[in-house]
Amino acid sequence: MYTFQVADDHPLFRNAIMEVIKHHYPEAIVNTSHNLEGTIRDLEQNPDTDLLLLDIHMPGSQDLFGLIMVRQKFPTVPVTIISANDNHSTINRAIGHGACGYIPKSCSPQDIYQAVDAILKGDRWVPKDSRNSLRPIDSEEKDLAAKVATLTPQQYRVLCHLREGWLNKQIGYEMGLTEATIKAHITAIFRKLGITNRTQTVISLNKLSLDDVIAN
Amino acid sequence: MYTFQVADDHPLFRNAIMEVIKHHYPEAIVNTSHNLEGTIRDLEQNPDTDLLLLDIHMPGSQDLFGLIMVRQKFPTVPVTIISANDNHSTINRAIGHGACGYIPKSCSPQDIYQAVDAILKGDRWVPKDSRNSLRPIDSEEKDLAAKVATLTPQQYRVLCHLREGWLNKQIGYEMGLTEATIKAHITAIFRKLGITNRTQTVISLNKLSLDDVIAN
DNA sequence: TGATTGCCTAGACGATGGTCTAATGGTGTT
DNA sequence: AACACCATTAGACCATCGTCTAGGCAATCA
Repeated sequence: MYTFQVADDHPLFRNAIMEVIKHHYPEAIVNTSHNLEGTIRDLEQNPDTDLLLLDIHMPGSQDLFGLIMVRQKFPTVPVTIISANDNHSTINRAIGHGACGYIPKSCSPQDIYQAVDAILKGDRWVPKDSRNSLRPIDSEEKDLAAKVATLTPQQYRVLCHLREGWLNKQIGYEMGLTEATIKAHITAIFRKLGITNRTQTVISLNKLSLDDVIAN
Repeated sequence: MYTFQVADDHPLFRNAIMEVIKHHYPEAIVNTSHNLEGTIRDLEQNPDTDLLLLDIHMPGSQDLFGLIMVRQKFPTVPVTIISANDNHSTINRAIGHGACGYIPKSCSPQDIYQAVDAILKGDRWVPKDSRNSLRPIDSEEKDLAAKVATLTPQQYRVLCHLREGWLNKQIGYEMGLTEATIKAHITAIFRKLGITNRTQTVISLNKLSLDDVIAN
């Protein structure tokens, strides 16, 4: 009996995935979440989850960050990315950062089942087109991901706001903390990432960003 | 008798292009440049240039910025991009920002001649694969490009250093100016781009960046 | 010639950023 | 229980940033 975690902030698609799972694994436990923090909470309570189906764009999980954080915290939980973006290079990078599968949202229910089934058996699954173009990712990108993965939850939250161009004062207000506290977090972030100011932080982290795709 | 401008910082490839041109247009005038400022100087002296062949990655011309600046300053000069990057979306965006052609560096001399010939006749030329996938680019991206195009040369130089994460002090030292002057330029840049601080500048301008491709 | 405009320059000053030091509280270890 | 460890919090202090004001200089125009 399998346990699944479906993490997607789009209710329609979340339900579609659940239908597929319930149909093929009627006795499965399916937990759902609609943002990164909820996903992490659920996984902490169900560390034996057999598969996480993770939307690559979710609140708190832009680009590759959600995948990186989840892989760091739960290295034994297989993850497959779900995304509207079916770009070769995006798929390659998701796999390079530890995803076991990549399911474009354009896939049919059959494809989705095949992907889930393959990954549960321990295989990898990506769309046919991309199967021959998987390569190791850039080591610099890998290093950066490893550094980001060492951030504490609070540091990560601050980082997200910093990346949006917010002032320390604004971040503090949003998070219910003093500006001084935000500054302390930011200093810690700089040290972990090996960076000296916020501008360079944005520059560096953009190396982990993906092509924008118009949502379906 | 045609006048060409070949702008590429890679001497080998610059020569290869010149060979093709000289072979098919023996009497043509071919000027060469290896950075954006030199290219602009040459075009100012030869405003009737019939075709600019512009490498997309050159000193002073990262991503789409060189194309944007040249199109703003010399709207009557046809430009074809030359690049190692043959990504569909990159090609689409280059055309969207006013290029008349896009020649991947993997093209044969025949292809290059065909492209040059087509553009001199007033046609557009992109690789076969991309001919059916050209679409208008995002209006937000277009707006941003229009704003960047209003920057003065000095403001643009400051912006390039800002985007690299430099401090005002460092930019001033590099450019032989006071920190106060750099600050003044930066305030002017913010106003033109409709932005309030340097972090947001980096965030915005990354929307004009392209996928990195490993150089050949 | 005088006036205007735009670009480049820079000083003064308040706002924001970033480091250092330090206290609190939770967790896990011996 | 005593201990070390670490995330979180925050104040003090200096560095950096960004705006406002203003002068110099070249090109354009009346």
